[in-house]
Amino acid sequence: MLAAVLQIRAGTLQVLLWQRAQEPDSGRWALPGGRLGDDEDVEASVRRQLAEKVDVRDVTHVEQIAVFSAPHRVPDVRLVATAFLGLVPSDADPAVPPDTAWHPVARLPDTAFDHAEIIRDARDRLRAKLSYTNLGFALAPRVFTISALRELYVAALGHGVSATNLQRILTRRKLLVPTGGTALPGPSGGRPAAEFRFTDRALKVTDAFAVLRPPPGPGAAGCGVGDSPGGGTPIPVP
Amino acid sequence: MLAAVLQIRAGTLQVLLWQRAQEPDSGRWALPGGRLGDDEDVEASVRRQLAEKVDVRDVTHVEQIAVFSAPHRVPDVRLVATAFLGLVPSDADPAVPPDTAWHPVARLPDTAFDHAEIIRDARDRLRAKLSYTNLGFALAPRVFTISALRELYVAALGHGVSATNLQRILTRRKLLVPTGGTALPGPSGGRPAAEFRFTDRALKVTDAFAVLRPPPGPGAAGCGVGDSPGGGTPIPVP
DNA sequence: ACAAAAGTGTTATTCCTACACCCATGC
DNA sequence: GCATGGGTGTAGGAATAACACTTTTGT
Repeated sequence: MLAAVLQIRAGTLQVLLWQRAQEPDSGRWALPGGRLGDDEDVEASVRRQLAEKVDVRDVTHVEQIAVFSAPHRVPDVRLVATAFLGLVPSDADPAVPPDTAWHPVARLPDTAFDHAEIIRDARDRLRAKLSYTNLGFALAPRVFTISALRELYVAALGHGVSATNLQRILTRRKLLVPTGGTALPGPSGGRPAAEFRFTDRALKVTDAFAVLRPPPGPGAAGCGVGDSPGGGTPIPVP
Repeated sequence: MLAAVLQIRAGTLQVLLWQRAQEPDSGRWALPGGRLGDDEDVEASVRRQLAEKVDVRDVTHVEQIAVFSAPHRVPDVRLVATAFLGLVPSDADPAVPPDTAWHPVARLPDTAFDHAEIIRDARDRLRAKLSYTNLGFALAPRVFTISALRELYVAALGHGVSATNLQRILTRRKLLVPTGGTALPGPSGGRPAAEFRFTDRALKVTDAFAVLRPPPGPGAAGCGVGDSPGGGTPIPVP
């Protein structure tokens, strides 16, 4: 069980790594992880391990990436790892043990085993979900300005984002609400920015399938669990 | 390791299940599966197990769904399962062992353990990926007509799909090419349908992030591996 | 000729990006 | 007043759903 904990620090997407002191791959940087306990599922286990070993309690989101199982991904022993993506809001600065440190995802140090691949997959998952879910809540502080949020998106996505359109998209989807407060302007002046927060702080898919979408039912458009067992008329007008 | 093998049979999305003969959950229907071997990764293992136990060799696509790890998901023993989605084209009719059978996903029999949840997750994954990838290739025969393909999409998605627009979307994305041949008309006449095939038979994402897309670079628009380490100018114009 | 099935053309809508224009504050 | 950063309004474009219409076959 391995966790790629990502956070935007100093405008850069970084990952928490741990420097191995023993062979194999001594000296290289590895993802934190541990073994599954008897009375927990894998998600709970990851959260527990992060809280215990790394003192990261403000993990706002945890999700499975994939199982990594190449036969010799770790020398000598057979180890199958379930990899996770964990996110920490940008205003948290958790105390980490002395042998751990944050590293920019774009400029990884020498990493152990297949951990670089895991980190890339975690980053890609984050980038994809920023686009069609409200996952931004997991990167941002509880309260923030649009330009601060824009910087987080830029750092996570690796490309420019327009503050104008970011606000409109998130507002249209009702993910963002103004708190009413405003932030103080910088030393060089400028209009004070309005403060916002995310309406939810749990993952919500906002933009499922952009294409081949179901025809708009008159009332509800939900995709229930069991539907359309009949094979005759394919159109599911209720 | 469990595999939810899905196929469109008789215009309905069905899953291959195996009736348990022993406790626990004797008599209930379960997903086929097995243990990971020493010299294979999990994907290879699933393909091997399907080929060995169930004689399903024409599995056109295999992908991880998730790890299911609730502590008591299987009574008495601690079992962590990595669940997979497998797809079989609609024209295949593999010989399956006597204690296995296909069941409609929308009308499952009594299922063992948490397998119903796994099947739902697999179905949802299929539905999502039909929308933004070329995954249709895994459900369809090598050569098919648009209306046949439409029926597959309708069965998999559970809602009506317009043959007109389906063809246009897949053609615009260059996923579909005409073979030049035509199918024979039905007994009641009608214009003979042109035959098509998918250009690729490997998964390809065609419609990544519909929103917050990167600005159109002049030449290449690819998202490389490492990029934009600098924090100053966020826009990645090379 | 007529019905049935397949395929094409066209329109309307929706959603996003880009750009220009107003607002509020510090110096 | 002017520079600086924040926010709104509006126009343009891309992609898709919906629908009307033409084409090709069998009876």
